[in-house]
Amino acid sequence: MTMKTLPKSFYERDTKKVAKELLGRYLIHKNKVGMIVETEAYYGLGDPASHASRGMTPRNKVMFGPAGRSYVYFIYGNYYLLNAVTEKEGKPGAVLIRALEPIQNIDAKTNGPARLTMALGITREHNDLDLTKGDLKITEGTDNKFQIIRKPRIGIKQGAEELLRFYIKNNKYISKT
DNA sequence: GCCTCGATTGACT
DNA sequence: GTCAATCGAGGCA
Repeated sequence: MTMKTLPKSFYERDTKKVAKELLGRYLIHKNKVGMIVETEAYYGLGDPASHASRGMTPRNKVMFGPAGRSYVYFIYGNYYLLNAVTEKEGKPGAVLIRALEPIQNIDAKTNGPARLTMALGITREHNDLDLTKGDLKITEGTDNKFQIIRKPRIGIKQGAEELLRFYIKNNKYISKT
């Protein structure tokens, strides 16, 4: 599938705006393609739910780096979650990809942040990669005519009051709550 | 160095 | 509805 990737400048903006505008885009890993239908925004200081809320650590340092790269981390002893790094270098931010609608070569379920990484074969080896080119990338989508719903983020204990979760209304692949 | 608990999922009452 | 699995990051209770 030949489609233009989103440039670094797309990601180098406010995290919430990037999260919203990633909806409808295509996430591509090698020959597998899925449309992003659900995202969440994570900031740094001032966002208690973010890994970066207490400053830089070996794990979260990619969130402080340049925009447009991948942030993949291991959680609950079982799962990998995929984020796209946002904001200018030095300022932490990332968008968690929570659900995909399968487009090409995807068999497994993609209606959850850990399910989609399993379906696409994403692991810790895919941390800190350039999403504007290479095997793992995000491209412009095709459909812009959908309604976006804003809700509180899922699965966190602090910082759950802000509406930082975004998804495409009526899409069948939204994660279960 | 130790120990708690997580940006989840799937199995079970 | 409730809860165990499973392991590594990171805070230090």
